Amino acid sequence: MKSLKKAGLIKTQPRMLILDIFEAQEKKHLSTNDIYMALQRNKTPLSLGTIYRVVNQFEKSGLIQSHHFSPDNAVYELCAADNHDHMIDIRTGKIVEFHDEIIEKRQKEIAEEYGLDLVDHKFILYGYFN
Amino acid sequence: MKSLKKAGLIKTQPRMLILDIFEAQEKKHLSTNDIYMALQRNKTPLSLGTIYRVVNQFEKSGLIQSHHFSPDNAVYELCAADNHDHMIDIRTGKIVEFHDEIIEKRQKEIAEEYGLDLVDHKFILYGYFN
DNA sequence: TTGGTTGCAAATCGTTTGCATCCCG
DNA sequence: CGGGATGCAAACGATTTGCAACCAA
Repeated sequence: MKSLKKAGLIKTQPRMLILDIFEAQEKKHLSTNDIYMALQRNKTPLSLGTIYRVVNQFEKSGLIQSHHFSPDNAVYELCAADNHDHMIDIRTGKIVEFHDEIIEKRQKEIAEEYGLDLVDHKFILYGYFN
Repeated sequence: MKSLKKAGLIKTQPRMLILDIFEAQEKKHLSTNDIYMALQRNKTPLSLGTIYRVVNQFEKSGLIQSHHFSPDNAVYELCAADNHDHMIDIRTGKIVEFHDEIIEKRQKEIAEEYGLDLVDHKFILYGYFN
């Protein structure tokens, strides 16, 4: 369970509600609209404005991480200890996470070769799951 | 030199102008606004609406390829024979292309392992160039 | 009390689109 | 001539933001 206090954020009701959504959801990658609708279902609605603000604060605090798998909208997931990459089914939108040491290692070597001080990376595979 | 006819597109003045911009530019990755301004400089202005339409047609025809390196806006580049990946300087926006066989090979293996029929991929390294 | 937080609605900004006009074949 | 292409301005949709009311410490 993540801590708002540890993240340097006042413990408010909206922030707790949103954090709960992330921890309760079977789906790990949520759009602001997913969060909005989940809160509606829970009878604890919040405004979209607040959801956007909270999600941005969470990201700055390192609680969650954003992804732009589609140019249309961002999705967010709780930060995990392992840094994993993603593969996405173009038809269904299904997201599968994976971690690969060969890729991790190789990207560091490439960055080194090119004199790039590596800060972040994005590795996404798109296709169709059998 | 790319061919509009071969791409199944009528050879119109706006489309030729835009294709010329891509082929003349030292910078390979252009936003719609980059194109817009380059056309202004060339005294052959086009409306942004047309630029967006042409760029989308070019992409569907396989003449150019779009990238969303930043969530803010797309950039486009002529399709090259080699499929390369990108590293980006977070500070300057400088883009460097690279091709790596180990990555290419490994991503196919990973897709196979997970039963993903690989269609496309995105591999971007973000950091600071020395 | 008081400064940070929220709701609401308006503003932003990249991108798309409807429509009348124009141009390529 | 006829259908696709273009310019213009309006529409769109995700995200941000100004402001007044509200809540946590």
